[in-house]
Amino acid sequence: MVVVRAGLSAERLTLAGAELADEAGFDQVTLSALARRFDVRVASLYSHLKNSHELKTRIALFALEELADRVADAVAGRAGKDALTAFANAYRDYARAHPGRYEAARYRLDPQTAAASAGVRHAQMTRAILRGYDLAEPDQTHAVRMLGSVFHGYASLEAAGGFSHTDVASEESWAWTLDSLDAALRGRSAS
Amino acid sequence: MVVVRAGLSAERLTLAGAELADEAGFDQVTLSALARRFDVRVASLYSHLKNSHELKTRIALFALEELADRVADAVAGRAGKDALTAFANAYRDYARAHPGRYEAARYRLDPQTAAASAGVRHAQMTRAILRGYDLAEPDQTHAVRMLGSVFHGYASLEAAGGFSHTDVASEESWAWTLDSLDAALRGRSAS
DNA sequence: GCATTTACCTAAGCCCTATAGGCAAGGGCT
DNA sequence: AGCCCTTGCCTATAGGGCTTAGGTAAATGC
Repeated sequence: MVVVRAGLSAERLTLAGAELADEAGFDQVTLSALARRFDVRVASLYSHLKNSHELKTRIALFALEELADRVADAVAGRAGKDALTAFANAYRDYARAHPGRYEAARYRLDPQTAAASAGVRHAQMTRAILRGYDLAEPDQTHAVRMLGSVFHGYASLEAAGGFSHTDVASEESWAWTLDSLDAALRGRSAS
Repeated sequence: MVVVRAGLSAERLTLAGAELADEAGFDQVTLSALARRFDVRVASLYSHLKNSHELKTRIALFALEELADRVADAVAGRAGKDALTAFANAYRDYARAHPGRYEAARYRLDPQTAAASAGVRHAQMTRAILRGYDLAEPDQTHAVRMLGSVFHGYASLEAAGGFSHTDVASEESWAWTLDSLDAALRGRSAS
């Protein structure tokens, strides 16, 4: 009887979980589904993961990291509205290309895990694109929160199909929204 | 043996489900939990609900209705920035007072159900507060989407605890955000 | 007062999570 | 090479949630 080991690891399971999330939704990411995908018994996964919560947490951290990388790449060498647009588009594009991972990135992490995650890079990068608008504290924090709300809210509502009922293209609303944000931030500028 | 009927109905189950959602989170709303709450066997609930999906849908519709009522009440007799603020505050206040119901309101509905839900009132009311800003189409649609994104995004991130790491009060960021939106919309005004 | 409806029940099956304990393949050591 | 022992994957088991089938007794209608 030739028994080949499946070669599992927390990393491979995390990646497969991320793919499964994009295909079927983050709520469909279960240890059972993953075990089926690797043609392995469910109990075997517990050698690599403490429980299903750890799997979800790992996928969330992976997604946050991946998204932060893309945003960093997009923003590099840009400033002002150019940076704002690049950031926003990278964010929205990721949410559309990887809906399951994006959903995973919103998975509730405990404070310690969150503090050690790429979530802090997101906040830093948001602050970075605001440099072009010359905002003093606490305005800068307010702006970070407003931008985060718009980006997340838009991606979230768009993913939920909320913008498909009207025949106005979501693309145009997005550009219009970014223009408005830019104008609003310029209006807040200290200078 | 005195057997008293529990007096269940889809409505009572929906309300109890909404309360349970606020107490423990929408994902904790299960038929099992509800059956325990009414001291009844799980199978008994199937006389009143087709399945667990129907329960969640009913809670979602209930929350949408309730939220629409509050918003309608808040914006009545107001216009311009006054209306915008009243709308936004009613929205955010509901999300904070009833986190589980708010989460339920984002439950994915099939197109027909969504079309018959209070979700359309939300869109109408959003358009109504924009009357004070004199926007022509398609700007009006763009603005509806932007406002929806900000309101939902802010409530969502705030509920997830995203604004509790900095010592700047969320209250102030909210006011700042509304001011910025008002300014942006005034800047878009056709006149 | 009887028939029908219906509110709630037991029983059973399926899926997902989780733990305990077993076996054999592979890597490290002599 | 041969041995040990780590460990990757297994079976078995248990508990909880969802759902359906089919039964019984309370409530309702005539």
